[in-house]
Amino acid sequence: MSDRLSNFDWDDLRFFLAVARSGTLRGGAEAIRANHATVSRRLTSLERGIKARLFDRTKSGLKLTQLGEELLPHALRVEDEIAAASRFVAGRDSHPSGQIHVSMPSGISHTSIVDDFAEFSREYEEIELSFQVTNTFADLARREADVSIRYAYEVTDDVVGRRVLRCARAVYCAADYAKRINDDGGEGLTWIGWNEDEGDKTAPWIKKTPFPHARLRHRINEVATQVAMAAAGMGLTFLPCFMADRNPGLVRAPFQDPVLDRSIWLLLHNDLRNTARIRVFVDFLVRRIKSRRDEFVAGAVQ
Amino acid sequence: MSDRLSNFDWDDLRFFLAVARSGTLRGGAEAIRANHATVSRRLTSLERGIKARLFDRTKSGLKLTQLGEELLPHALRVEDEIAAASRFVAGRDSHPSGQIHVSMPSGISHTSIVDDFAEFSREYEEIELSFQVTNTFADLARREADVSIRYAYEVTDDVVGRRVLRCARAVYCAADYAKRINDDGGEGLTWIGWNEDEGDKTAPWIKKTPFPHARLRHRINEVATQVAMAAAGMGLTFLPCFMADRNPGLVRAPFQDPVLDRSIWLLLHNDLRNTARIRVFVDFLVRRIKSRRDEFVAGAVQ
DNA sequence: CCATTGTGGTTCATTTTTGAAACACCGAAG
DNA sequence: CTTCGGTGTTTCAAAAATGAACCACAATGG
Repeated sequence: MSDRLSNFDWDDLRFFLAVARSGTLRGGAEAIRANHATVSRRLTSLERGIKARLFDRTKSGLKLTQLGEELLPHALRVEDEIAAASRFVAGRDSHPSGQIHVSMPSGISHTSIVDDFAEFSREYEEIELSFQVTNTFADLARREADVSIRYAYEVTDDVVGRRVLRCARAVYCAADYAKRINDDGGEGLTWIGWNEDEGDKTAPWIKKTPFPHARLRHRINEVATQVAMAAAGMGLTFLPCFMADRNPGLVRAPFQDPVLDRSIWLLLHNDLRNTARIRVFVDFLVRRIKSRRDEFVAGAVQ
Repeated sequence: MSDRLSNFDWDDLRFFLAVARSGTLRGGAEAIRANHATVSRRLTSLERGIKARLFDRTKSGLKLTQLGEELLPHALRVEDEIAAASRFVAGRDSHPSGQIHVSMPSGISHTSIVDDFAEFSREYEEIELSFQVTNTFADLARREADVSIRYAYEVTDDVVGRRVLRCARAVYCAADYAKRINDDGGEGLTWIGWNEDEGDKTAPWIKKTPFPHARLRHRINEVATQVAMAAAGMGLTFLPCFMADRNPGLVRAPFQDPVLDRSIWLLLHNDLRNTARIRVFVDFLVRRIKSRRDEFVAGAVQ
């Protein structure tokens, strides 16, 4: 029965073919990206399995025996079927189509990532991207979105996530403001803080910044507004570099370098992992973002 | 080019198939004689290679994803080619020795043909016969059997077949039952029909029998049981003569003669045509069966 | 309700496979 | 003749794959 099928390693046929084609162990090994010693051993194992020689091993290479010669067409047909299967899995998503619901924080809207969206949209005509901008994690399990782009330190375990890049942040302010810092030496500076930092006006984290004496004066829970406030000269504020560097009204405050911040995450629902359009989208995004690594890392020590 | 081919371990397809068939890791592992942990890892590796899930892993087993479902036919074709190659290397022997896997329907188990098996076994000590009794056609292409004995009107073209004999069938019943027919003149008779004759209680074929008014009351899909039921006096039933005549509990019902039925076929895979042991076996069987022609034809007009 | 069975997942010691290097050999070219 | 570049083979440490023993969980059947 299937004993005889299972009996040998199908992969050995791949080695057999490689050697049959090249005529030498080393040639076959190279084609298959393996060591020629390995190839030799696999052939030996195959021959032992069928209890017959497939090659005559000479000092000038390997030559097919008659049996090997007769086995060759069979092996070729196997390879054809493998190739067909391979083509299938490779080509399954050549023309993906459908909708993708993307959830993301508003901060992303003002970064180069939207250019990636545009590029993706041009490349895949049949895919419709729709965006839901929210600062809370979309509930993927409930299918509020197919893909969620998040900027966070960690994500919970119950989602399928890919950490794209660990990013950097720095203190930003308006150009005029930066000039004032240099001139005044830091008198009367103010912070624009994040909303969650409720409480007193000198939040603990301020102590660890390059401007520990600046006063926490404004709070905001929306990045776009935060950027606008800083650009309007209302104070210092921490911003991810890849968000702030794009804004011509902002400069990095002096006396500091970018430090590690959160990561960009691409989260998706488990059921959608192998959906062609989702995979294509996620892969595309990850590739594009990583290719602009410097923009996100901004020289912060990883 | 061959990058994609070499990219993954061909042997992984074997694991894929085993699990696709059994539906569980452990089942697949057993079929392939490996550990279920290994099977799981090979699948994972395969899935990682093609960057997509092939199975949904649930607590109750593994279920093919759509992609897996679509990959399956490719994998089956690969397996077929492997089987062909395997058959080739296995069949190269010239002395009649080795194993022969015979597939046959259960009905054959109760005929004189098993005596032929016994005789063959005595005559060829070195050949091991193993039987797989199934009422579906064994998949010869996939090497589920070397030789398949079938009882059918025709066979599909994709196998090499020899029609041994056109056989006859007749209506059988228990001896007592036959007596009742003669006495009562056919009142309250019942049919034991084949399972596939789903539907109403007076199937069309009954009209063409010598007992058109008997009621279809029992259905069965296993010949041995069918015979037992008839022998127990549960009704009339059509049976191939060479199966029924051997049973002392059955007699041919009155008012009828045997009519033409299906043929006995010996099917084998093309690659095995010239394998010594297979040839010997098939020739032996054909010769023996034909020598007892009357037993099978039972006087039906050919 | 709990015990049982069967599922996939995980861990870890063990086995197997692998690759790099050294080896022995051959044939052709200098 | 030697040299050189090419064989296949052998060796051995490192890496990878494997299997046994668990685990947690879900369904099943008393």
